[in-house]
Amino acid sequence: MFNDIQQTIEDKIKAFCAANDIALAPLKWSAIPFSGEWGVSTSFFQTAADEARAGKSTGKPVPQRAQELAEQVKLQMGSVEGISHVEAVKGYLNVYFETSAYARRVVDTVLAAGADFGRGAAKGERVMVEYCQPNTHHSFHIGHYRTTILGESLARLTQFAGFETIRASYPGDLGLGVITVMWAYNKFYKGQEPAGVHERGQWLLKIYAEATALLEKKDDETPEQTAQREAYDAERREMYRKWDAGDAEVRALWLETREWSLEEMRDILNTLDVKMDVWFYESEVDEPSKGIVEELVARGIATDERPQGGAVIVKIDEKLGLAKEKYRTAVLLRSDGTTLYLTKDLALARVKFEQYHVDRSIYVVDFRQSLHFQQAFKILEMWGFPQAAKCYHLPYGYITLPEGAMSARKGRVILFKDVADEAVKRVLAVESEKSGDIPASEREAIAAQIGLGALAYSILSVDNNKDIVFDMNEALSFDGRTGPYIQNAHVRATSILKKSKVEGQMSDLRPSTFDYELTKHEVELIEQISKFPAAVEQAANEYRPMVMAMYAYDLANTFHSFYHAVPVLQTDDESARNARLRLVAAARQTIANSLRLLDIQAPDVM
RNA sequence: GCCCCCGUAGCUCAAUGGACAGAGCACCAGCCUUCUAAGCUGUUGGUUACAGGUUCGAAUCCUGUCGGGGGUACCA
Repeated sequence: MFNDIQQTIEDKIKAFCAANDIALAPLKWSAIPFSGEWGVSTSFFQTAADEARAGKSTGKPVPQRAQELAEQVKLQMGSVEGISHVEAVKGYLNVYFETSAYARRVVDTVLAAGADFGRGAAKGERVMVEYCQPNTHHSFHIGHYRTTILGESLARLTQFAGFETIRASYPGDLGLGVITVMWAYNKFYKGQEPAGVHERGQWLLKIYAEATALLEKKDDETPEQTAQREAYDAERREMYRKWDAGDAEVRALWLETREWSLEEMRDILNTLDVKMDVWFYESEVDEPSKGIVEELVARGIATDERPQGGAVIVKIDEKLGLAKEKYRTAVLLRSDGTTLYLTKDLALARVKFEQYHVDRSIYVVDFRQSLHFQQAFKILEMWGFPQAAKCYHLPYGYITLPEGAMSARKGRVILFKDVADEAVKRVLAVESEKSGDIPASEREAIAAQIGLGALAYSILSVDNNKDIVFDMNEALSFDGRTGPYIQNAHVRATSILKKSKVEGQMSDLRPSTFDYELTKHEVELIEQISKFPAAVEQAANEYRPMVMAMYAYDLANTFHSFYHAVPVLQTDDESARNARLRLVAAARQTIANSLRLLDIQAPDVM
């Protein structure tokens, strides 16, 4: 967005090299480190190395030749509009911008675009992001939260970067776990149900843990206990059979209890400001997936070994002629003819391709399922879907407890709701001591914005493939590199604007020329703001919300430093004061845009 | 056995072949009669697990070793 001057320089370098018979390697531009001034930099190492390799060496070492090239280019540069000076250092060409013109341009651009600042041009591609795949008949835990916040941030990024984006949720609403809860409910709790959406959701989890304990074989069982357990298990299996056969009563119970989970899920998604476009249910692709297996067998991709007592499989490595095991053998149908996770994912992929016409399909699923997706994508490719090449598994690590993995079966989980409630409680405690001027009616809402902001940032700011050992104090920290730190920058910017009486009517401020001597802090802030569009692009292209999380912190950090070092309202010079106010407004806008892409609210007070 | 991920400051993490490997936490020392101190400034902290290799240049790429985690035909 702000790189046209860079382009001009690049053209000049190319012209120079062409005229002097120098084979220029592709130029890579980056910021100038250690300067405190604003500009861009490129090096000539690659070009010098290419020369040496091509035998056109001048006999000089590569770094020396690179420096020589940089100096020659510098001499040929002449004066360029918007450039203050150019220098050749250690093989690099550093191009410094003429500050006031750039400052004005960046600030004007941000304020004109507002919430759209940084939005990419339409890419003409449709992306589906599938995330948030909790099992029903359980409660929503912190692990589910990780895929949700990761997926939502990614969806916001791809959408803002210019991809048409579809958000999809894929709850697991069938299987033995689901039946186990239904069995226990039916047997011990029928007709009961706690009041409250979350109480009811969590109650299902409790029932599940209880049922698992009853159905699990113990080492020191008496014969009576063994008989009891086996009887229970027989009842559960009978219920599964009935469900599978479409028994009306069991199906009705299933739908009713499923709805309890879904209600809780919808409430949480609402809290997180997540609006799903599509809901796929595992149960809905179960039956169609069987037809797919037949098709794959007919086309010679899958092998039906059921006549020999085996399963329906795809010998992927063998089909591909791979000597080493890589994709291995995938099972599509059990020997009893029932489907598996992979079977349903193939069916779902076809729906995504044929019904939703997606060009790219992103799966935000934990990394333990990497092989599953490698197999699925490879089978889709063998099946003839060109979109398979644009299927991408975005893996993420587990959130574990200090004592090990979470376990729904043991009831040892950290519920999202509990963490969210604790977050609000902690923020309220801090608020009462630090921010006395927030009206009582708004306290709770702002506390939620800050508490959830802290939680979201603690997840989004670590690389997705790392496991996170959950620590409440860390997840809800408000100091340092955290969500509230960034929100606080937004609050401070808002506060200045409020006191200046121009908030919300930035148009009243005439575009400033920034023709006074800018401080180092102002230059750095403007530079940081100007990097936002590139950060959006990178985060979206690489499917990495963390890139945006890093950017948002850097921007807030730069703003906080600016805030302390540079007076705004107290500036005597009218023109400089005006310019700084506009700069603060531009910073505020960019911080808000960054936070929005991370699914974090930007409060005006805290 | 084979495949995938990881190993960076005391701790949690960044750095996608480029200049001097950076943040936060913790520790220590300063800064609120002045735009919100959930903040700012400074100090301390490194043989990037180890050994080779490729390259003008490697935390980053390749090979091997060690260590951790995950997966590996009818769980998801």
